[in-house]
Amino acid sequence: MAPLLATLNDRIQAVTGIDPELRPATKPQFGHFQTNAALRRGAEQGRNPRAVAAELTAALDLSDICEPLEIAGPGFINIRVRADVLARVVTANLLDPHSGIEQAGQPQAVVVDYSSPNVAKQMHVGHLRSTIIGDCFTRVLAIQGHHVIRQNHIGDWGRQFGMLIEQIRDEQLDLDTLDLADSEALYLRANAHLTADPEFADRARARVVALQGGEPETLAIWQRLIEISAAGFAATYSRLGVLLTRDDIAGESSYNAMLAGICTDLEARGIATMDNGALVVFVPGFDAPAILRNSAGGYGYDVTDVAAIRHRLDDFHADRLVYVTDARQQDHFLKVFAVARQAGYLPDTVAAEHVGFGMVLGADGTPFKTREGTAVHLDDLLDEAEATATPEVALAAIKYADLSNQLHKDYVFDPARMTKTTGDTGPYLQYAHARVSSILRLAVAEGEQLDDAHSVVTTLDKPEEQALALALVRFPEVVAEVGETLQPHKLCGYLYDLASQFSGFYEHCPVLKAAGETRHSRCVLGRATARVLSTGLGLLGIAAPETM
RNA sequence: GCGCCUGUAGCUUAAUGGAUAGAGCAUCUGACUACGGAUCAGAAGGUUGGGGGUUCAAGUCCCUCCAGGCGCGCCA
Repeated sequence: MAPLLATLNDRIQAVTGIDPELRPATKPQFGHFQTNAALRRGAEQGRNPRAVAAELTAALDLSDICEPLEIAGPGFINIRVRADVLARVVTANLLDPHSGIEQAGQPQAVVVDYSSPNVAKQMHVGHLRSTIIGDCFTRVLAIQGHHVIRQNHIGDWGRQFGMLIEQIRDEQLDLDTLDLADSEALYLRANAHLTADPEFADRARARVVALQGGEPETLAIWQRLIEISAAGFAATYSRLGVLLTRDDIAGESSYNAMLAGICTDLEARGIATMDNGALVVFVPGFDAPAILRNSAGGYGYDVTDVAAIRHRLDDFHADRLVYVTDARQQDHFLKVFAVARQAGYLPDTVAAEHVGFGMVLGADGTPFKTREGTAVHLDDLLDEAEATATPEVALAAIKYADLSNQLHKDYVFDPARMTKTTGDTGPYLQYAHARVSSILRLAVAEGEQLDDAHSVVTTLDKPEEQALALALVRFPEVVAEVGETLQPHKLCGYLYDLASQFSGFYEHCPVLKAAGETRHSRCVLGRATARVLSTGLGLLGIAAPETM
């Protein structure tokens, strides 16, 4: 089913021939939706916009959906949806298995690349953003009917493994007893050792060569380190309640076998050129080229990400690629996309989007960096939040705090702010859900029939009922917008507004004390509210408990 | 030096070029002893960093300046 907004928009465009750019009214007294088409057309034609508005409204017959159209101010056309239509749509969405969310006519294969922690390091709060943002994307895209492929591009390859493996050998560590926290400590010891001891640094370099050469013992230790980290990541993902699993891991190393071939291919076709001993691709708009192979013959992350694109198109037949990393990597991905397009690996029909999010800053406003002893691990933040709330509520607070503002903005890491449970927060939304669930529970206990066969919204007499219904019918359009623009804060803002409308309804429209048809209709309105809140929170990766 | 991002109330923030810039927190005042007070109603709090420009209309677009952050060839 098409969202109500889209239906109205299409209807108006069909008659007037112009896109009305219908949008929600800015204030209740302006109705439900508004268009400024008359203002734009009036300006184009040098005519009085109010006269144009009168002409347009006279030509439009929307009486099956709307109250009579109103012209206001300089020429706005205000639209109010009929209460019986709102009631009908609320009911239809409630009974729809997809809650009214429009299903993709042509489902896409969408690869979402997110989380991407580094082996032998615990995830810290910086990884939180990528993980929960990407998790939200996969949920939204999936509910729209797309085929979502999660990819966790972990850092499982590189020079750091030389020092890690040497340090393990020096200390004769038993890898069977090592966990992720231990390997992070090991990382720090190895790093200190590296800077202090040139002889160790030499051995570390040699160990990198051994790893790249596939020397069996080295390879075995490397593999064990990855397994230890993967187990640690899995534990954190489980605690966070995100969808990533072990099967979604496709680390950098998984592309090693493709790298030489890509270099050969691009060089043979003249796309890549040798420059100062490195094999590079110059990309318009960037001074520095993408470096496929460095002058020492090593492969870097540019070519690895090009290989990942090939894999995702050749093997997953992706229609859309989404990357969720911090904003600092934007140039890197734009270059990689450009190289892949030049090479023909990435056709123009496949969208590639880098969703860059802002950095997490320290309390002093400087970039939050992992420093020895000062890194705030994800688990520490979760522990702090759970000190004053249940895990469900604590997670809601943290996730909502991260998703509810624009992604590209930096924010200061502040546990007190991120774990708040009052006001515009995740727990507030959960609370609204719990309250409406409580009403439904009591109603059912008193014999109210609220199964699908009996759920019909029949009356929306009071303004608060209508306002709530209007908020409910907007859900599908908001989900569609988030799926397209990848802006979770739009969904957060919508759900907060919905919860606010529910509060107004809750204050002014008694449900259990009402009688007959009004009581039943309000119960169903409550059921629809619970459905949208729980579904919407679900898309944010937040649980919607019935009691809290 | 080049490029990208940010600047909105004390703090955190919203706003597809549209009507009186909308919320939350904190502050102040209230809510039939409550269909759950993690709530609700109200008050106060804004020259949207400064200055130009485009437009019927600018927080939003253009120019410029200021402040802060990030990125700029062989780390990932």
